[in-house]
Amino acid sequence: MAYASIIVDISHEAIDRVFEYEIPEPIADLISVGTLVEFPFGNSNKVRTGYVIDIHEEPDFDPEKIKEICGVPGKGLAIEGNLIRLAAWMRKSYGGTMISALKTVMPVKERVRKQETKTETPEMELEKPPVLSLTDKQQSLVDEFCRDFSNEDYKTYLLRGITGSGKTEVYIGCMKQVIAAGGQAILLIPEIGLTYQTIARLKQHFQDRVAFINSRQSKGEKFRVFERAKAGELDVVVGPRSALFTTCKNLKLIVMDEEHDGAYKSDQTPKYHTREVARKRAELEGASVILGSATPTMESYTQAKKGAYVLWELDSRAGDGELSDVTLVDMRDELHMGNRSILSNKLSEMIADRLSKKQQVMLFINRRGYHSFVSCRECGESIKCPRCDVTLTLHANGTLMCHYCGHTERSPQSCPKCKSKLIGGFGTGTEKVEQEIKKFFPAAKTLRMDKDTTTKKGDHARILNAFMNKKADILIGTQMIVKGHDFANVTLVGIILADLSLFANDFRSSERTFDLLVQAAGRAGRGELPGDVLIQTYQPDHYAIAAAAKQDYEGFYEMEMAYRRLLRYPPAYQMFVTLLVSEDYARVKEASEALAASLKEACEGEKTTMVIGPGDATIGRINNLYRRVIYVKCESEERMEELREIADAYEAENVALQVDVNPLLSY
DNA sequence: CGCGCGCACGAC
DNA sequence: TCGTGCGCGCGA
Repeated sequence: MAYASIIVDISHEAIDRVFEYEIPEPIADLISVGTLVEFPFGNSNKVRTGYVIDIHEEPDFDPEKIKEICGVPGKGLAIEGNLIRLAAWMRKSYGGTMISALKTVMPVKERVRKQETKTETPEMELEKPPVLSLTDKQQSLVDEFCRDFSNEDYKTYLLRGITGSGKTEVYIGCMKQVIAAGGQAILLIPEIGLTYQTIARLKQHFQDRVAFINSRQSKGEKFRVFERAKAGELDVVVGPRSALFTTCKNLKLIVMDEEHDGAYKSDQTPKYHTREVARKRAELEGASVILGSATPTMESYTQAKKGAYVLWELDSRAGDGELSDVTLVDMRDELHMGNRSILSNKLSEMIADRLSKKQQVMLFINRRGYHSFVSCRECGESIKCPRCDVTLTLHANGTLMCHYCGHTERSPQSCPKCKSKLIGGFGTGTEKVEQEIKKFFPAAKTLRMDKDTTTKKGDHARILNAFMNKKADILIGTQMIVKGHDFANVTLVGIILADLSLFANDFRSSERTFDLLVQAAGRAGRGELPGDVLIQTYQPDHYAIAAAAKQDYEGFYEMEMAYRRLLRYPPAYQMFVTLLVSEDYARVKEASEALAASLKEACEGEKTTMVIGPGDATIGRINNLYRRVIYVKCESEERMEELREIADAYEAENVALQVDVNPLLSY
């Protein structure tokens, strides 16, 4: 006898749990996960509807009390049905519970307050006949999309286009085709990737038929957007990764802008990747997918090379804009010449030149703080966080801060171990750069943008607007400043130390470095004035840095892929990591060893499967919690799913466990 | 959410 | 003693 787990279609917390019903034999063929079904509910046996989220053979509840499903309304199809199916797929692919997958996919399953709609987007002055003017190349891509789309051939397209090549025009062109045919589109953007210009352009083309979702909106506001999309009142929904789960009446296209961006990976269970889930949703709905980036992920480009995705390329800037000149500066030479500053002579000269011309400069360094660590020159001891296995970062105000748990303390005057006075800071961060700039260019006005200067809501926009309005000459920041936002008056981008992100020492650090450098370089020369990019590095020969300087994506891809193949990392291989966390080191050690043993046993004799570990995580302790990791690599997705289920099912007292499939960062 | 059970109070 | 009115708890 088959039984179904059902969630009742009532938006109320009290009823937001699973009920078990029997599936009558005659209608068993009509029922699968995601099907909308009818069943008697409550004391009165009033017929209600709900969604099947699981089917199993053995009842989990007292069989005496289990009632029968009475029917399948319509064809059991509902807009939410595909989302339930998507949740089931996410659970299978990423682990965790069905409930956590459902919560991800249907985020507003709670009381919905009736509230007056606030003005969502400020009204803008818009041109009335909005004509989309496309270059020949852009038009040919849109035409290709149209041909496939009208043949109901729903593909995934990877649009590789350099900064400023007009990817957005291609998105809009394809969206218009879809809408003309009665379909809807979702445009996914990384967390803060949406610029004022983009909003204005989308508003121009789609007027009140486009809605924007952002993370500051309340659940109620998001819910209203979902309701309007469900009713077919919207053609386009724009938002971060959660917008992928918009209930659409007739979804026909999912566009994922800046597909390389790490914000597309969820940091909560299920740790899904938006690109993979978008592809699955498109498959369930019968929709196309367009992925866009200047620096596609190794994953996507590999798919495109295999022919699984259609590769589209835009390799020139759309307007008159020229790509910037990129120069590498070998900081070892500077040291030999006696320049011990963090600014090379060349960079200093160029900054002085731009200041004299009243043009603006962006300086990028991938670390905040003043000195990245403080250590003793006498005994070599460095000052560590009492709660984490990391060194403390010195900030300009004299405090030492842990960037993992937030612990702060005063910087000591002498070494806590040997009492030597010879202690000092090493390594550079945004605050140190700002101070150096003030020292060399006292007249220049600077703005700093990093996690420390953007604690409040609106700080972000305030700093960027101030820079846009030329309230400062130099903007210094972490990767926050490289995303989106074009500043027409910026003619110089300086990367203070390109090597920093290589030190992360995980298998994606070269890719991240390459992305970051190419994106940062793309910030220069966005207006009418040509731009220069200067990359300072101690490793000018490293392939990620050399390729970024030449803006050579293809060359980088080949080198990086050879490395991934050699060491069997994704996308050449499948991989998942299990992180075990406990306040008790002995327990977590024992648990990780037990789990690793059962994983090794499960794949004994399999030549292409590897269980690596257990071992301490890269940062073995954060916030006084000990962290152990086990890595599993294998050839097929199916095998990985099976092994992941083993890890997922493992339980040990006082040990928290999480599984991350094809992780973005090392643990 | 929506139903019905059960308790409480009022009318006969 | 029976009828109704409302509040709470539960639903497989």
